[in-house]
Amino acid sequence: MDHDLLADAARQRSRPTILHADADSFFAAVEQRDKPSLRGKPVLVGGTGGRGVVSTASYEARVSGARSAMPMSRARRLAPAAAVLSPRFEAYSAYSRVIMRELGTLSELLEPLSIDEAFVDLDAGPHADDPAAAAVAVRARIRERTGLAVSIGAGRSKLVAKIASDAAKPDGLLVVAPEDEDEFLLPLPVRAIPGVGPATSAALERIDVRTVADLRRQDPDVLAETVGESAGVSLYRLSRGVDLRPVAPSGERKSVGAERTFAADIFGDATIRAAVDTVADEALGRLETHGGGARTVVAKVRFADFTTVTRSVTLTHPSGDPATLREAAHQAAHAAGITDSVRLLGVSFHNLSPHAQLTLDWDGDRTPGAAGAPAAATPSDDVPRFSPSPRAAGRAGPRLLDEAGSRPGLDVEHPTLGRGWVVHVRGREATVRFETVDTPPARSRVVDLDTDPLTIVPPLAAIVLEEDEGA
DNA sequence: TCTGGGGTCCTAGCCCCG
DNA sequence: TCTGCGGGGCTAGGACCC
Repeated sequence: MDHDLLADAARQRSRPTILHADADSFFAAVEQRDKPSLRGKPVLVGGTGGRGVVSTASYEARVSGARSAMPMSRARRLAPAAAVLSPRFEAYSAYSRVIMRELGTLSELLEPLSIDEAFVDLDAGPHADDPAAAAVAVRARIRERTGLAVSIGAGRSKLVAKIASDAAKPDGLLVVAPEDEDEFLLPLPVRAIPGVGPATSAALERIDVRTVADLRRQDPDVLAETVGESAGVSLYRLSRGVDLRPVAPSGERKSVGAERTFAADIFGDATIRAAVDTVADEALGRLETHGGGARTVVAKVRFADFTTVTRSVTLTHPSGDPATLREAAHQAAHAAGITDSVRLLGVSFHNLSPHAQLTLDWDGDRTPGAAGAPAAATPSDDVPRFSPSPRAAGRAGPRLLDEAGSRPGLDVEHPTLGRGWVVHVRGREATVRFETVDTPPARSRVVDLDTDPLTIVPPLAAIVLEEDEGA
């Protein structure tokens, strides 16, 4: 291993030409951008039901101790003044596309990691001589086009670039030169290494490893014993800054699925069967968007005591037939042996295949532009190029706001008051702020839905940003 | 204080096959 | 025919990420 390590260390690049770009508190920042009255205010984005958790807290909310992955109920107590919003993925996707496109101008080697972060390999573009200048310029362009802050880290490896972008937050840039790597890495807690989570850091703590410097002093065999062969080898190398992982455009998706945590635990055969159908249909919708079939169907069941069981069914050949896959989901759920109250049900499809035995035949509710989509009633250039959730859009024309269909933060439109967003709906009374990205902050206003119906509309960003793109 | 939802990757056990 | 062994597929669970 030492030989390989030395050989690989010698092959490391000599300049910090890998960038890692990461938007700062992305979901919350988009909400503050699109909703002027929330700028400078604490914002929590996430599940707004009783069992929701925080996806993103704005920096103003973090001051109170609110954090990602925290139960929303707790975050609300910590930050009682915070605006609590449901995620608007269509808007985030639109912003994300602009960010990715700007990053893509630096180099053709772009590897998106998630909706708001990506690696860029400057060695494959014209900016390898001056990574800092390229990063400064692209941050400015993204800020100009989206109003969002993107922090960037640069290093000669993915490891260093990623950790540097964390260190650069908020709204910063940090370039770590190869000769400064040890000084940068060694004092960090092991938890700073991507892939080291609570379980791994607890295991390392048991052998007195707390920092990257501690890690570097460890024997590789001891590391492998402690955290497993693969992670051990990886940590041994990363602690020395040896990381040759290339920046590579992401490959094919390996699984798709859906899961739902119920507001109250459910029980009883009929109720659970119906719930499996609902979740399976959601997952089937995503599989259809992905375009293809699957051979393995996994059911996931979380019981009231939070224990989780998964069971799978593997078909003899991949199938795209909804009835077959739904039936397999029922078999898998049955195999999980449900005798108790159920908190969560999930259905996911694995061993995906683009060549499903049967093609799906849906009723026109497709992503615009999908191959084989039937001719739409609307001219295609009227269709905004965001991805609607399978059942949310298109089916019956404009949808009117009502209490059941409302979520805090939802975009709505009134014939004379214009565009706004829902604060909340009680019965037939909606509280709305009529403001958009380029209006002044608006006071909230109560609207009687019986006399003044409101239409649910796609996020403005999903339309405006796409037009800017020349799409 | 009571724990989401979308994923990826790794490991370990079991079984089958050559 | 029995035994050992390694590889590969399958399955379940766990850790991790945003």
